[in-house]
Amino acid sequence: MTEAMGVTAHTLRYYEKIGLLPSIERDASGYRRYTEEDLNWLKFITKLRESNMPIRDILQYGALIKEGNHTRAARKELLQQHKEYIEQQMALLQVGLEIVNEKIMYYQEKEKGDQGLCQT
Amino acid sequence: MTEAMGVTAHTLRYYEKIGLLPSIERDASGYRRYTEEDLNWLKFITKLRESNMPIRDILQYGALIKEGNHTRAARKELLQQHKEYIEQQMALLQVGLEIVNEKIMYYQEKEKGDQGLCQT
DNA sequence: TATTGCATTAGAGTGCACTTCATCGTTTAC
DNA sequence: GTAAACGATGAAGTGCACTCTAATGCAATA
Repeated sequence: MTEAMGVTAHTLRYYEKIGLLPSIERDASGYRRYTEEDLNWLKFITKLRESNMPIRDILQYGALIKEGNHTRAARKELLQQHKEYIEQQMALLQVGLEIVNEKIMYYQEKEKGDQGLCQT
Repeated sequence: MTEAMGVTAHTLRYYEKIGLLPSIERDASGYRRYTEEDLNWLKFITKLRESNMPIRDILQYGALIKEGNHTRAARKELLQQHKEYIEQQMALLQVGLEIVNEKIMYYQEKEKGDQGLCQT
């Protein structure tokens, strides 16, 4: 039930413990009740994590938000750095993709060659 | 001198130890002498690593090569799986990039707003 | 009522890919 | 000749992000 967001219950508790999520409200029997706001924040940080933003950076981003509006420039800076990181990653992946594609094509050629021999 | 390939000397020794590189020839005083072939393989696996192919998969790929031509289909399969992985990663990064861009634009709007107020 | 199954906790463990340490030998520049 | 700079070694350490364990509690179903 808890882990419908693409993260396990364990991970949710871990995030809460390290402060990536705020202290989540509990119901009468001590179970966590995530508010809409919690879920939105979770969704957001999940996307950041999926793009490999380190937890410590997300923590810092959250801390800046808590500090108030005068930290907006710093927040923007943080995101801009992550943007650059993403772009670099994509470039590296692109190179990898090209190399892998080349090799796959090479093996495909070989297959064709083999078949040619068999048919002769 | 050794680490002109974008990896440290330490990493080279580590790769050799775990079998990602073959046993490298030594000169008279025990220093490693990398052949052209070694360097080509290193270049290749570096690109695979930069696209986040796990070391264990690269090890397996190398093992398949050693086994001979009858493993070509398996090698192709391995690369195809990695290709899919890369494509998924790129998609996730793309989503992250869009979200980060949105936020950056939001902060940029805020800045403009602030400036507007100051000038009034 | 008994069982099944999800919830809770603190803390330890995992897996990956290096990275550093301590100690030693070799080469090179002055 | 000597010191800096690089190369060697095995073993231990690091950092990240979970992930699992063990023990226990609550809730819904047969």
